[in-house]
Amino acid sequence: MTFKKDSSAGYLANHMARLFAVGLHRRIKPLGLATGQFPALLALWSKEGQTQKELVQALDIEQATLANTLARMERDGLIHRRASAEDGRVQQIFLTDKTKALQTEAVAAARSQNKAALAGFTEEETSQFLDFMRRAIASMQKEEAG
Amino acid sequence: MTFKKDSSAGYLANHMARLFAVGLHRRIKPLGLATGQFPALLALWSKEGQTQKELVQALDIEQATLANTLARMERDGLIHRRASAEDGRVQQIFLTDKTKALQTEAVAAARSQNKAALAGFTEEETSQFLDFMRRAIASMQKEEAG
DNA sequence: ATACGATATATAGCTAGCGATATAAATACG
DNA sequence: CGTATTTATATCGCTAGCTATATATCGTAT
Repeated sequence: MTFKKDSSAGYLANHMARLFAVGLHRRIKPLGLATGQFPALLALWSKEGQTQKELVQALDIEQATLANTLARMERDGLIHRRASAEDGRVQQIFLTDKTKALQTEAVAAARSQNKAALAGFTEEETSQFLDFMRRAIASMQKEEAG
Repeated sequence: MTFKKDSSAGYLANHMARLFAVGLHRRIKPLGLATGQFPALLALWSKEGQTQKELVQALDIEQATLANTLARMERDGLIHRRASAEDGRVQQIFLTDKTKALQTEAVAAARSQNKAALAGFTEEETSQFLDFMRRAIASMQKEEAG
């Protein structure tokens, strides 16, 4: 009946994710960015003018979490929002010039963090690892949905 | 220069860890426990009377995080603290009867969550997966320490 | 004996995440 | 037409994590 944390997938996943966050934070803080903003930025770099709802669908986080993240991003001058003409509930989200200029550096920082985490992994191991994570995510999503 | 989140180890790690947390939370909430309390409980089930410092050394979290977690646990009647006679700065931490009684169920819940996440994994895949996570953790710890 | 550095814990202030609920606008229905 | 439901976003209240700093006690060296 022993339960060793370092043999628990959940414990390791939590610990690993926190280290990723700390490392990415260290790398992007100089750019004026924070980790939670990254997914939203990726989505907006690929397509501006999306609504909060569209971002929620793309981003694997809850609507309330995104609403707060967007509020902080607006406060920090990373995005601005424009009310939709057709639908008074909706706002479209746009990047500021500042944020557009950060794309290359920010993406490089994220790549660098991934590389640091996977130092010593072969191509094949990396690919297996990502696949294992995708499979675990899919299993848990299925259970939470069911 | 594309950066796809589902090919990013960091993104997947974050997503996976959140799903682990949601699933574990669902399973242990009926016991009156929360996810962040789990590591501290494991350590205390294995040895009562440890100090906060000892727990910090065992637990891969920052001292401030643990101090807050312990305060919530005390508030919720999961632990109590006794001032050390020898050292006025130190408190020893003990489980309450309630918490002692929860060990079996709580550990079963954590096992169940791990099992759900790794549904469809062979023994060997599971073992590889845990090893990959340990290696990534070690790489990042090394970098953060350096 | 006192003053100083080290150590144990607490606190402040923040981000990120969650579930639940509130608000406001749009749409559907009777 | 007006009410009811759905939809988009915001807010509330919480846990968990971080960094940085404060506080209190201990040990030590002068």
